[in-house]
Amino acid sequence: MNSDYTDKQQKLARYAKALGNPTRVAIMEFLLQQKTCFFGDIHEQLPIAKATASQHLSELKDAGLIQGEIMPPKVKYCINKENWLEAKALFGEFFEHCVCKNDKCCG
Amino acid sequence: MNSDYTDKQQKLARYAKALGNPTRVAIMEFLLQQKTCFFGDIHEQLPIAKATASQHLSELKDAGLIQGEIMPPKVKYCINKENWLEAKALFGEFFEHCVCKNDKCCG
DNA sequence: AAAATAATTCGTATTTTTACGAACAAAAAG
DNA sequence: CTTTTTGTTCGTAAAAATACGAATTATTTT
Repeated sequence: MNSDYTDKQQKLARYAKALGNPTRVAIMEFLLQQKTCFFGDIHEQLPIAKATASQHLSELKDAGLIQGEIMPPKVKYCINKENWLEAKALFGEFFEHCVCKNDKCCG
Repeated sequence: MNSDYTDKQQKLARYAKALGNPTRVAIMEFLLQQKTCFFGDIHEQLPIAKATASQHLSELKDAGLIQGEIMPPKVKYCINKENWLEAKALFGEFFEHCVCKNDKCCG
């Protein structure tokens, strides 16, 4: 009963949705640069409240792009390597689709 | 007064948001395969009402990923090549970020 | 002129997202 | 044991996304 869409389409959309917000893009880029992984350092970079930052981190985590590790009283976040590579592959495939066919279209 | 985020971060997020829905991913893939460009043919592929399909197409158009050409009484849609290539480049850059630094993080 | 075709827009309802401050939890430090 | 530090969760509000059927627009066909 689940899908009118392929698994790949759904996964791609899921990752895209997670990246569909500039704050979350900024978080990902910060984590990828790897200056550090602690929540506080991430929050420091962002022009938003702590609660909001935490929410965005949750969404990235739910989407599978990052993971968190509790190191009391701090929380260390980082990229989820496996899923990051899956996302990279999915977007790679997606953007490899040829657009040349379109030369005849719309102009 | 606009941005706490870079132009690239905002553009990437904008494109990602447009792709953050399986219906819209399916539309893009259909247009990229280029079987045809007419609204009716696109709608035919989708398990949703005409009005909803039209809405999704509008969002893809607003995000710049596609464009429409009126050919009464039909409308021909296609990929917006320029922006598609921009999106491809932005995602390409984004996913090139190294993840190896993370070996020390989270395990 | 009337009817048919193709797609958008309108009105509306439901759900989800985004954001914040305040309350809370859990461990460390005093 | 109390306080401080660090993040999450709660309650809530406002905005945006998703979806539909009905009404509308614009052209073509009859």
